[in-house]
Amino acid sequence: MKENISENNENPKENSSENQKSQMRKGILEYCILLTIAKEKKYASDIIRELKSADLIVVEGTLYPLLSRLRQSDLLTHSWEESQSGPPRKYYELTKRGQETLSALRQTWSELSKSINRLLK
Amino acid sequence: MKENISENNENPKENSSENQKSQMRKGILEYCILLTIAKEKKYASDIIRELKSADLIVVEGTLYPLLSRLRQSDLLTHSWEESQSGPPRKYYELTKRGQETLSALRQTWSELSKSINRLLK
DNA sequence: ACATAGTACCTTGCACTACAAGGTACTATA
DNA sequence: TATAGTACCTTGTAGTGCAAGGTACTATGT
Repeated sequence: MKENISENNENPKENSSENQKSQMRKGILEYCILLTIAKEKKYASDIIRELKSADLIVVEGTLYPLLSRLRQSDLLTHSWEESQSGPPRKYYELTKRGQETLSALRQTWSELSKSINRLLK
Repeated sequence: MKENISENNENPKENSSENQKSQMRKGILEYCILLTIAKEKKYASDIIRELKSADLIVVEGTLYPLLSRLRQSDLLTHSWEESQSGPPRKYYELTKRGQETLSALRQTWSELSKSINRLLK
């Protein structure tokens, strides 16, 4: 099952193309994840699927620590639910504070876009 | 002259509002800096001024290491020029590779914006 | 001539983040 | 019983932004 050879990154300095994409996503993932959960409560695989369908790649090793951080910051709550096919799932929902934070992030994103557009002229 | 008391960040965990803005800027700064230099050659204070006028705050401690990284990655070259009022200035210009990278970053930013818009629906 | 303020350069150490690469536990199917 | 699939989580590393320092030069005022 685990057949990822992963022979790339011969030279850590030279992965500029992929690295830049990764760096640009930094800090925006939190916004994206809150966006997806805001629509309806979701568990980890839901989130990964939705982000992937929007061409945003996220892996488990990134998502789980991030969800934990958001929960510790009181932006999310979770509840266990049984699954009909597999182990139980941890569904996340936004708290009041999470909704407020999401509003702030919307504005931050909007301002950031404006700044970039200003620089493009 | 140095009178910044800076008594904030009582609790490192609680600076969420400012921290999120900072995190969102991560990885985008490189794009912004290349954008400003692409117009015409600039030295550090020029860059800070232009970004500030676009509502993007950058400080020296961030900029200088970043410029060094870009130079080591062969995206920038620099040349010294005398100033009529003060010490000499280090002017940066894009290399061929820097222009190519900037094109790639334009596209990355465009894709990222599209992804966010897809999530907003 | 000397001190002060301003400008420009740079470095160090810390906090935070994304990711790769692991691991555990449960369920369904052959 | 074994295998594959799903879901959860942790650890270690590389990269980044920033605060807080420092050095060197120039202009200005006394």
